[in-house]
Amino acid sequence: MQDICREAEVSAGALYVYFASKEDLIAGIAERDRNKLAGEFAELAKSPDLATALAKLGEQYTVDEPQHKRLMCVEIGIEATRNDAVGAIYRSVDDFVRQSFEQLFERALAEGRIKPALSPKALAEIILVIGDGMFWRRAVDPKFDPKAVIPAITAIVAGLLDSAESDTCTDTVQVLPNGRRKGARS
Amino acid sequence: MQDICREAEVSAGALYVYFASKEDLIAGIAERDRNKLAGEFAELAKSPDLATALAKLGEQYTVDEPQHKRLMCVEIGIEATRNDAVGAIYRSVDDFVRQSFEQLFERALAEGRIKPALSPKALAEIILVIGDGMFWRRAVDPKFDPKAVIPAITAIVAGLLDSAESDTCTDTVQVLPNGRRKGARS
DNA sequence: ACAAACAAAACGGTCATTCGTTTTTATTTG
DNA sequence: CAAATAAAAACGAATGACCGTTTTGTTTGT
Repeated sequence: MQDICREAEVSAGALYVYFASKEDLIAGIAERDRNKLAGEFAELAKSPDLATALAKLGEQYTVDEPQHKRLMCVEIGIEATRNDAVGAIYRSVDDFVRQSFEQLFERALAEGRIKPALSPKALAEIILVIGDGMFWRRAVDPKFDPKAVIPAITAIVAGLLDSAESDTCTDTVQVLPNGRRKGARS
Repeated sequence: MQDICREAEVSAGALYVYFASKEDLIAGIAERDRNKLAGEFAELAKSPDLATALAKLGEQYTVDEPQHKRLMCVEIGIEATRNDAVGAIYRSVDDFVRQSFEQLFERALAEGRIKPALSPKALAEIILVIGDGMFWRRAVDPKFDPKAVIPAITAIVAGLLDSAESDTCTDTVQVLPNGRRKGARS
């Protein structure tokens, strides 16, 4: 809160004119971020090459975004494990992102723009894992160089979205909507 | 510290007989974990199928490990961004894991047990990203089901280690030791 | 009886929050 | 148009809770 007061150039008392509590302020941040994300997902849906657009968005969050924003996200994530009010807020943003990814992949699949081996739901979950992994490492490891791994990550994601595999390379696992596993290493 | 005192069934004063400070206690935890990890990497080096062994280890940390250990790891990671002493400890474990992965992949490559498209260094970095991503989501999202994504993650990692690609599927990026990017989408 | 181990209260610091006061802004009145 | 009033915004010291740590006094094993 002190940092925020300093950054906003207001006193502690003035801050509480606009936000009833820390949780309320976090809720405000979450709402702002949700709106920003909604716009970004809308852009993503319109982009011709989904894999490339995803890569660009990933780069934006791991390279361009200032470090203090990343740290705050991670910090709120931790607070979410202790404070139920923050937990509800954090999960609402998380669910929003998950759903947005899922819908994005569902539509892309319906339009034949991607040929994934996984279901949209599973795809979204994997993207969240990889995205959060990049986010966490970037936040915590000062030596981490996102640009060095982004090409490889991009290739992985592109592979997930477009699994045009020949019969020499069928080492793939398909996760069906029911969560079961289908086939591996032929 | 209170939680640790309660768990260890000692008073605050008694704890400080054995550890000079919180940082010293964290250093102790780090040392214990480093030793455990060293043993696990030794096992990994001996295992016949590296990809499967990696998957098993990943499952161990995301499924079997109790939640409070995961939360403590993440919490220490955050503390590392504020407290320089904790930062040094955290980074020492991090570097140890990175180096261990790198050496593991270097040897496996030399022995012809893996055919990766990436350098051992890049491979290690990617594994860290994915591993931390799984770790973070598991720690923070109570609805996260690691077993649902492990098959897909395993397939990705297996693909990274053994990139037996035909010429119909060369959408791969090779990250060379100098960090530059070589080739994409032929 | 002596040293190590321990418990429990107390200390200093930080954090989110509150509260009495002052300053700024807007509206009304003479 | 200026003075008076009302309302909102802002300040900053005070508050209580919490956390890591220290201190003080007691127990325990040798």
